[in-house]
Amino acid sequence: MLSKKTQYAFRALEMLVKNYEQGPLLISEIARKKKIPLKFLENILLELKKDGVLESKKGKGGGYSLLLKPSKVPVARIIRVVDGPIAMLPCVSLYFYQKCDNCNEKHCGLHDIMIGVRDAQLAILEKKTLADLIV
Amino acid sequence: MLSKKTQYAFRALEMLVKNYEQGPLLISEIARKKKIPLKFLENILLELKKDGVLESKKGKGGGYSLLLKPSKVPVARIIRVVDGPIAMLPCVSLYFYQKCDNCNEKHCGLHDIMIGVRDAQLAILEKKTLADLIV
DNA sequence: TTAAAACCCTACTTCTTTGGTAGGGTAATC
DNA sequence: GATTACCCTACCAAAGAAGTAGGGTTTTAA
Repeated sequence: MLSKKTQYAFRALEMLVKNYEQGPLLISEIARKKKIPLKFLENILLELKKDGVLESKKGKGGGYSLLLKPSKVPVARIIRVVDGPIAMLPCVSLYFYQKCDNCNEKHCGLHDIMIGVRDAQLAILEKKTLADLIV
Repeated sequence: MLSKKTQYAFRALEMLVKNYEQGPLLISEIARKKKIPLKFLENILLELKKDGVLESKKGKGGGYSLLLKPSKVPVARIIRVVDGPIAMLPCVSLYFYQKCDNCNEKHCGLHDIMIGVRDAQLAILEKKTLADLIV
């Protein structure tokens, strides 16, 4: 399951997508409208900024805005930044790979199954973008 | 990510599948061979028994064995019993559904995306069975 | 029939992650 | 130069994951 933090991230991004190229939004405004704890949201937006998805402007008239075109940011990217691995096992993760103990990947049925699941997930999550958050 | 507990479950099931219709296996034997903490494994096998996947025999010569034909038990079932929901959001889970706060499912892009992911996952996890654990 | 084998059950502990709070620091702009 | 608004560090509580302890109960085979 995606963490609550990640769900907050998507809710915030939804607002930012709608406001794309129309100036920055205040953290406080997003927090209020989307009912996200202010300081928690601050932290989330900061992470997304460090990853290059968002940009921010300080001072009066500042705030956060989307740096990239919504249709250029896959949903998978957001999940990886905020939540971490997408795969169901460490040994099949592309970005967070870890060898499993006591499991020879060459002869592990579970491994093979989870590779398939991962690819099926990514087929969607890499294709769908922030633009798809708006219906 | 699947919990360690679930990974233990699959490793144990692997042994039980290989021994299908050849008598019961001791918890202690499985624990030793698969390097799973004994008491922890005990708990896992008990859950699988309560779900009807395994059966057990007490007393001397007893142990655990697979109750159902391996090819009749989808991997998804094991995950749900031991780990819980498969879906990435509570509001798209088939077996553990929960409404999300502040999200109108009719007009939620994320919801739609995650429905797609869930279906893609299940297409595999409901088709693959315990028999596929053996390669 | 009885003792040992082997599962059954409850409770507890420890560690990590998640979700959230507090409070001040720093940069930009009016 | 004061105000606005983001930036950063540290901390805290609750929940879940992982594992431990220890005794209870049923079965079966000698």
